[in-house]
Amino acid sequence: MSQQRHGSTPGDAGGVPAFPELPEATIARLPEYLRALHHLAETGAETVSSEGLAAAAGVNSAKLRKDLSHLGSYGTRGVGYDVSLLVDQIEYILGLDKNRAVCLVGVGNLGHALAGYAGFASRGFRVVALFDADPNKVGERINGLTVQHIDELARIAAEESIAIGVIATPPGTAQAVADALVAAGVTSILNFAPGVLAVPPNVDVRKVDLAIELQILSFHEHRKASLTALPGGRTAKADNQEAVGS
Amino acid sequence: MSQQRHGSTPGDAGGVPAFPELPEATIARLPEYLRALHHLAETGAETVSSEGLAAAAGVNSAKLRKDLSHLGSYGTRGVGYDVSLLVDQIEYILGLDKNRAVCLVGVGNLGHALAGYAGFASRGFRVVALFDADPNKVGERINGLTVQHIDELARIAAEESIAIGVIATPPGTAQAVADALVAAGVTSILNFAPGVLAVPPNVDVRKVDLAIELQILSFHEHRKASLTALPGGRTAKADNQEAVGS
DNA sequence: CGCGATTTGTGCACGCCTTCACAAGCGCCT
DNA sequence: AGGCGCTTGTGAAGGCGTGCACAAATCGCG
Repeated sequence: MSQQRHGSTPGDAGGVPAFPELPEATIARLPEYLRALHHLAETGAETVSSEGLAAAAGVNSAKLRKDLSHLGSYGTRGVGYDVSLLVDQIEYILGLDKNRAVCLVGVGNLGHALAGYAGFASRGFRVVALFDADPNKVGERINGLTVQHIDELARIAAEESIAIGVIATPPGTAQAVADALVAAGVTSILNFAPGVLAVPPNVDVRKVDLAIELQILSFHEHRKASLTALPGGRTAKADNQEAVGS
Repeated sequence: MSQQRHGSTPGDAGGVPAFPELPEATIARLPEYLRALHHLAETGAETVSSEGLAAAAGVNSAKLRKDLSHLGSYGTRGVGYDVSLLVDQIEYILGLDKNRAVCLVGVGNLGHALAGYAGFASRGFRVVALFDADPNKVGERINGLTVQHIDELARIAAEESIAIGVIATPPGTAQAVADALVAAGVTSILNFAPGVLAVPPNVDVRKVDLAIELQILSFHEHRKASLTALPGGRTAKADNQEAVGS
């Protein structure tokens, strides 16, 4: 297989035409592995075993090995994985070596926080533009950026080559914003507004609904409560415990 | 997703079907159905077909029917589902009829936004306490609540019967906060801090990592870019659904 | 009252993902 | 050099979830 050298030149289409076909479940875990690897690198570790990395990422070691095997053979039997090499590989696969430009639409309560979220910049994303439809908010400066009117979206998205958009508006306007983003050439959308977005098939959408997460937890609370209320109900103390050390 | 596992096959041979055993995938979709149902109820619909509700929730109709069948038979053949009855059923299953108390730890950039997020209150959750370790933040009023010091957590959690905690602190302190929440009797945690939390097996954890979502989108951008650079590009599986026409 | 139109509930097959278990490969020590 | 212990990479099995296709059930209408 062809592998990429790490270094200043990111692997652009020069030598790697084939894109590995990764299972969706694997892709969703790669960022977690990457975070764990960065943490390991900071502690000075040069290599890590699948067992160690799996514990740091909170997954099964067999799963981790299978995930990584899809990227190619980057480990050494009897030794483990080279931390910095693996970091470069995963970052290349995820396309994080491009320092991608992101725009954010909706500078309300949540959008304000997202605009200043340090976790984005520290992981390869630059928020380059903020938009809102409210004239009272246009002109406001947040974290070094000036809020612009949504009508400017198409022009600025083209200028800055923005491919990823974040929607943090009220649910009623989310679909209209999505349409505008698509029209402006955005091909990936992260949506924080409740509801289903209709987009062309070439556009990827990921949804984060904060209330849904709480509702799922609420279900488990309900379930746990009904278990302890059972007649002769044991409090399920016989479960095996495996807590990862940190 | 989450690092929690749930009952494989509990041997409660007593046959008390007080609580149906739902597949995890179904549980994750129930909140979406609920939101769609509320929307339908507002428009005055009394019944809805599986096809209609599935479209509004962005899923396959067969999947929706199978999901709902796990709750019991609440539809009428030839007619559809009674909207308000189904709302009540799902809210009961999710435990949303309890108006659950939630506390939030970490009133930084993100925590600030979460404390004022209207989507929580409108869906059955009351944020009843805010905590932070920074003395400069203690005493600040946000959305009618006063930020309290984290040392007060155990006392207040007991007073208010808080079972759900939200962590919005920097990653370095997340584990310590989780430990404190568990010690205070919290049994469900929604974690916005990157990293893996170690908790006892009876505590449920769900993680939301905003940067991970962007990284997954970044991967798809990378994939799409490498496909268009190739002849005969195949459109890989893209999950898009037509939404409700309104 | 009976029939057809409509829609639910579900058996079944298929595919994806997870997990186990182990052979193959690598380094180190003697 | 040779053996030994450790770790990766992977074949195989099992479980879970999805989607199809259809029988069963209900309503409306003639």
